Amino acid sequence: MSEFSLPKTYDFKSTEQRLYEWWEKSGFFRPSNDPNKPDFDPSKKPFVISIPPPNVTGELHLGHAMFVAMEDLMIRYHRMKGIPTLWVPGSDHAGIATQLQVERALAKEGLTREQIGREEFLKRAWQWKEKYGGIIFQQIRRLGASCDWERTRFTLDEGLSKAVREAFVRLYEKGLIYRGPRMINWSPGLRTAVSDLEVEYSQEPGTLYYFKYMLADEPGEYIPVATVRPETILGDTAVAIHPEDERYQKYLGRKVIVPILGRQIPVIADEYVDREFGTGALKITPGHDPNDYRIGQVHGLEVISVLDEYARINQNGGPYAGLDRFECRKKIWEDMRAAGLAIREEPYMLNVPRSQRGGEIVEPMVSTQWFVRIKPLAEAALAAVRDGRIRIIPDRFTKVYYNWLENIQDWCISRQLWWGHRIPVWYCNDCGEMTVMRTDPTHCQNCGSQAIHQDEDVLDTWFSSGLWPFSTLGWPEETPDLRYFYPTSVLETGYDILFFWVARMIMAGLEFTGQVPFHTVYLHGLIRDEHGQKMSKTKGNVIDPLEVMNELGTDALRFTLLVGSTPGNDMNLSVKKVEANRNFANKIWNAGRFVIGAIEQAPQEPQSEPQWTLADSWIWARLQSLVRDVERLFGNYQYGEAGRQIYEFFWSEFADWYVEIAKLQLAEGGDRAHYTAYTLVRVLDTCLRLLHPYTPYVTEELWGHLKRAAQSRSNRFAPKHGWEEALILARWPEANPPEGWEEQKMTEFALVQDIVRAVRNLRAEKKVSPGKKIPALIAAGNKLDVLKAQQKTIQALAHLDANTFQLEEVLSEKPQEAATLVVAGVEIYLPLAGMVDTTAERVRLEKELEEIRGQIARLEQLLNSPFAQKAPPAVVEKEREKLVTYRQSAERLDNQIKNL
RNA sequence: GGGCGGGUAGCUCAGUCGGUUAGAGCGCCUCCCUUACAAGGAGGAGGUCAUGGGUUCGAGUCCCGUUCCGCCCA
Repeated sequence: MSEFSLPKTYDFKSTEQRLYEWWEKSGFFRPSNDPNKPDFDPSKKPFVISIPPPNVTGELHLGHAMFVAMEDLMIRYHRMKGIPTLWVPGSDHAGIATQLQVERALAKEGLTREQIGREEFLKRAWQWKEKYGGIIFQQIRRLGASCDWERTRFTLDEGLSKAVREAFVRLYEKGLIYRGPRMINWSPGLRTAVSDLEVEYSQEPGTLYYFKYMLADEPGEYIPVATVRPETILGDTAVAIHPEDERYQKYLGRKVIVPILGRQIPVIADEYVDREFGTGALKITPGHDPNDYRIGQVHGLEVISVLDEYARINQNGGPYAGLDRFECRKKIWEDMRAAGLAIREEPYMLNVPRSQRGGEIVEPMVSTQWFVRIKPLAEAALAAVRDGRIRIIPDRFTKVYYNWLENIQDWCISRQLWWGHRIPVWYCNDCGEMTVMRTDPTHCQNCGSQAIHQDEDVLDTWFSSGLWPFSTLGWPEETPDLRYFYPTSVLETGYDILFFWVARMIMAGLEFTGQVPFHTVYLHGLIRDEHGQKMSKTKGNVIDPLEVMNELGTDALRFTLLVGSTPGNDMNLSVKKVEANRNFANKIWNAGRFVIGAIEQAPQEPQSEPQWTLADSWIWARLQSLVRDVERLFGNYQYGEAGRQIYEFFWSEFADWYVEIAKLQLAEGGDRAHYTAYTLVRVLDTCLRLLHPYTPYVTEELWGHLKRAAQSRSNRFAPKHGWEEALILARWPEANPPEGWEEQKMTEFALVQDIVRAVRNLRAEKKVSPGKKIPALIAAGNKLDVLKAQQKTIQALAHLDANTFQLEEVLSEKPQEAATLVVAGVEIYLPLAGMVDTTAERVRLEKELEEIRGQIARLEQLLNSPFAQKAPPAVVEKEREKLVTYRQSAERLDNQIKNL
C-alpha cells in the first residue's frame, strides 16, 4: 500500500515543470504524422493551429493565458483523438512596441536612435530581442502549451521576411500596392504614420471656438464659423456652407480672409455641411481633416500642411512657426481676440483621436505613404465567410466582420520606423523611377543607373502577421509542411483583433495561396477584473497570471479561464475563482488517492462474471451520458459548458456518491471488491482523459500513478486498448449511444439518493449528531425489491442502525414516537425516543402534505389542459407518473398525521 | 447616428434541442477533524430570470416594444 501512497495534497510545484519537460523531451508535442518523415501518410487529415504570435519582447498577461488555455485544449483534444496535430508557435517583432523599448534603453545611456544611426540601432534591437525574446516562450510553456517548439517562428526570421517581400512584390506587380500622398493619421509622439485601426477615439471635454471669417470685399461683414482646433485655421483654404442655407447664400463665390495670415480663400457650397452644427458655416482645412480633405478634392482646393513631424507649426504658419500645436491654439486665439475676430467660446465634448500605442493625440495629415488597395482583397475575404468556407464563432461576429470589410479604406502600410521589414523599393537618383524586387537590386530597372537608394520606411507589423498561417509553414516555398498543414484548422484569438489580424489573414491567405487560411475562427472575450472593470496598472486591479500560477497552480488558472468563459463574451476573473478550481484539482487528486488505494485492496482476479450493483450501473450510465454530452458540446465549441459538466459529474456524482458506496462494496471483498475497484478505475481513467485538455498537469500526474498501481496489481484493470504511454497521448473516450437499461437504473438510484437525503435532512433538523446510528423502519410498498438490494447502502449513507433496521412492503405495526418521512411513496419511520414532539411533528407533516397537495393540484390541472394532447407522449407520461407518486405520498402522509 | 452584447441568488456567472419545482462557485447560517480530500463532508436560507406584450399545450430560453449598463463602427 505504501508503495503508491501519495501526499494528501496535490503538489503542483513539484509536478508541473517535471511533466512539461518530459512531454517536450519525449516529442509528444510534435505532429504524429510528419510530412518530412518517411512514414508520412498524406491521407490523414491534420488539425492545425497557428499561435497568435505574442510580442517578442512582451511579458505574459491574462490575454496570453486565455488563448494558450483555449488553443491547448483544442490541440490536446484532437491529439487524444488520434488526429495528427500541429500547433505552430512563434512571436511577432511588434515594430512600434519593441522599437520603443530599445529607444527607452538608449535614452538611459543618453542616446537617441538618430545619434547612433540605423545600422547600430538595428544591431541593438536584435540584441534586445536575443536577450528578452525567449521570456514569453518560457512563460507560455508554464501554461502547459503543447506546441511544437521545433517549428517556432519569428516574423523577422529569414523565411518570414522572404514571405513578406514576396507578398509585397506580388501586390505591387498586380497594382494592389501604391505610393502617394494621402490623408493619414500621424502620431507625433512616434513620428510615424499609423493605420486607421491604430487610432482610438475618446470623448473629452474641450472648447468650441466661434470666430469671424471677414469678407474680403466688404469690410465689417463676416461669416461666423466654429472650430474645436483653432490652430488649423492656418491651413484653411475655404469656408463651406450648405447649398440650401439661405443665411449664407449671398456669400457664395466670394472671398474671405484667413485670420492673422490674411490669405484670401473662397466661400464654397457643399452638401456635407451640417446646417445645425455650430454656425452652419464650416472652415475647410484639407491638410488636416479627413472630411475637409475629401471636400477639398471635390472642389479642387489647395492643400496646405501647417504641421511638422513633431506636430509643431511649420513655415506655413507664419508668425506661429515653431510653436507646438497646443501652444499655437492658445496663442492664435489670443491674437484673434485682440484683433476682434473672436466671437465666443463654449464648452464642447470633443471626439479626440488618440494613438492606440502612445496615447497622444493623433493628427490627420497629408503624407506620402504606401497603401494597399484593399477593396479587391476585401471582396474575396467577404465571399469566403459568406459562402461558408470560413465560419466565425460566435456567429454574431460575422456581421461585424462584414460591416468592417464592406466599408474598408485603403490600408496605410508604411511606418517611419526602423525595426521591421524594410520596404523593398529602390528609387533612382537619376531617372526617379522605382525598382521593386524580390532580391536587392544593384541598379535601376528603368535606366540602369547604380545611383539608387532604398525606401527608408518599414512595413506595418500587421502586414507580416497577415501572412502568419502560411509564412510559418514555409510559404512562398512549397514545403512539405505547407502542403500538408495548410490550410490550418482553427484560428483562435480575442475578438479585439478581428480586424487587425483575422480579417487581414483571410485577405492575405486568399490572395497569396488561393485558399482560406483556416476554416474556423473562434473568438474569445476579454478578461476583466471581478467586477467587470478593465484591468489596468493605474487602477491596480491587474491579475498577473504568473503569480496566480505560482500560488494556485497552472491547472487551476486554466480551468478557471476555460470554464468561466463563453465564446465571444468577456469574463470577470477573480483569484477566488481560481482558488475554487485549485480545490477542484485537489479533489481530483484525492479521489485518485482513494481509487489507487482501492486497487491495492481489491482481489487481483475475480472468481466469476461481474454482478453489477445499482451504484455500478448508475455511475456507468452517468459516465457514458457525460461522455456523450462532452462530445456534443466540444463539437459546438462549448468548452466552458463541457468543463462544468465534467466538474459536476466528478464532484457531485462520482466523489460524493459513488466513491462513498464503493467503500461499502470494497469492504464486501471478493468479486464485489474486484469489480468495484474496476469500476472506480474505469470512471477515474475516463474522467482524467476528459479533464486532461483543461487541467493537463494534475491529470497526467495522477493518471501515471493510477496506471502504475493498476498495472502492478492486475492487467484486468487496464482499459480496453491497454494503458497508453502517457495521458497526453491517451485515447479520447468514445461516445456510445445508450443501450436501453440506463433510464431504469438512474431512476432507481435517484430513489436511493432521495431517501438518504431525506433522512440526513431530518437528522439535521432534529439535531441528531452526525455519527449517531439511529433506528429506522421503512414501508417500501412496490419499491421493496429495489430497496432490499440497496439496504446496506441506505443504512450506511443515512447512518441507520443495522440491528434495528426494518424494511417491509407494509409495516404490520407503526412505531410510536417516530419522525416520519414520505419519499416518492416510500414511508420512513425514524423512532427517535424523546426527540419527537408530536405537535411539532404534526406541523412539519402538514406543511409537507400541503406542499405535495400543491403539486398534485398543479399536475392535475396540467394534465387536464391541452398539454395532455399536444405535448409529446413521453413528456406527458413523465408528469402522469409524478402525479401517481405524489398521490401515494399524500395518502401516506395523511395517514401518518392521523396516527400521531 | 448604426450595430452588437449583457441585465438570472448578497457577489461573479452557467443555463445553445423550449419540457413544466432555475443551477454552480464564492459569501451567509447549523453541524462534523467519519482512515481519499477541513483546499473537506452533511444539511440549510436565499431568485416574481430588467420590464411590457406576443407565439406556444408549455418561455430564463423564440418574436416585438421599453429601459438600464457595456462594447464596436461612423
